[in-house]
Amino acid sequence: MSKELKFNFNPFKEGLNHVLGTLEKDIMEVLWERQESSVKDILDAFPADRNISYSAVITVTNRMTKKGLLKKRKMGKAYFYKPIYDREQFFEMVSKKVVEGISGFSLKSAMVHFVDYMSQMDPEKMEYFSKLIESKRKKQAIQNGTGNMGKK
Amino acid sequence: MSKELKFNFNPFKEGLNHVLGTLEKDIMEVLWERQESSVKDILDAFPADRNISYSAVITVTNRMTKKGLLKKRKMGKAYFYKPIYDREQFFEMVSKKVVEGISGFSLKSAMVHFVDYMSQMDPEKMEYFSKLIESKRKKQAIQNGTGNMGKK
DNA sequence: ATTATATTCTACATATTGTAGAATTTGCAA
DNA sequence: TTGCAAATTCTACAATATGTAGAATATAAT
Repeated sequence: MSKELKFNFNPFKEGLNHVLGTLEKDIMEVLWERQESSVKDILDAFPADRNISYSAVITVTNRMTKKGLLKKRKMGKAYFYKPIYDREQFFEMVSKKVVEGISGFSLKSAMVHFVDYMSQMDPEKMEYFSKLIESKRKKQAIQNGTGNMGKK
Repeated sequence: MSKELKFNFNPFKEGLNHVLGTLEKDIMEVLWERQESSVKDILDAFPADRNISYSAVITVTNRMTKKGLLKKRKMGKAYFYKPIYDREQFFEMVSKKVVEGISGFSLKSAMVHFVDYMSQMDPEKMEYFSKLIESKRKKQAIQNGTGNMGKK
């Protein structure tokens, strides 16, 4: 099967729904919470009023496995699913892919809108951002200065 | 109908295909090139070997209109379609939405990966970016300093 | 009014996501 | 070893997105 990482980013949704469907998200949340779980575990973790069939969950976990979001492993009679990325890593990974994508799409616009966004939503964060850039530039300066011999 | 702006961003595609399907993209390119065009115009603009029906084009232009990407207007016997965003504006708009989306998703990761991307792909661009941030910070300082009296 | 041409309607194909019933497989207990 | 509960697989339908097109209908211009 695929195993290829695959997802879309919907700018008009919120939180994890930028990337995951409703059921996908619910399943992911359970797996992050309880670690490696069977379909039964997942179902048990859902609120009582969440009416969803065993088959529905299994179908979606398998699809998520194909999309490179989960891995599965047989233990005893059932398969146990586990996220390939923990919660932190998942946000990291999505950010990385989307940022790379949008930067390749139009770097300059991305820069402008990043700065705009921060200045409007989180003016203090610009401090952090500046530092991030300065330290990165410093690193590059050093790399150029010492010549980085041996590599290449 | 809708008119609501709507699109997904696929990080694993390239260029306009991050956002548009193949036919959507081809149509968009024609419309940016030739301005307001009828379906016939669009068909004529396609390369001779591009075998596509009148209906196929009309269906897609209408769908794009519903998605808030085109507007249409009747002139004489036919409808003429026109992009709501010209090429520049389109890249701007997509960047804005995606940057806002990914920033809301995880600002810190977005910043880190953005800086990473720039330093790896386009080290000189960091210069420009630094300046962008500095000028924005200056603006904010002024706004805070002068107090911006009069507005709320 | 006729007719060329444009639109609308409908529909099928593939892909994604939500959902679930039926059939089949299988692990483990007795 | 067999039998059953439990899990999986298979299949399928719904909705949405995108590519594609035929048939029926509408309409502008002469």
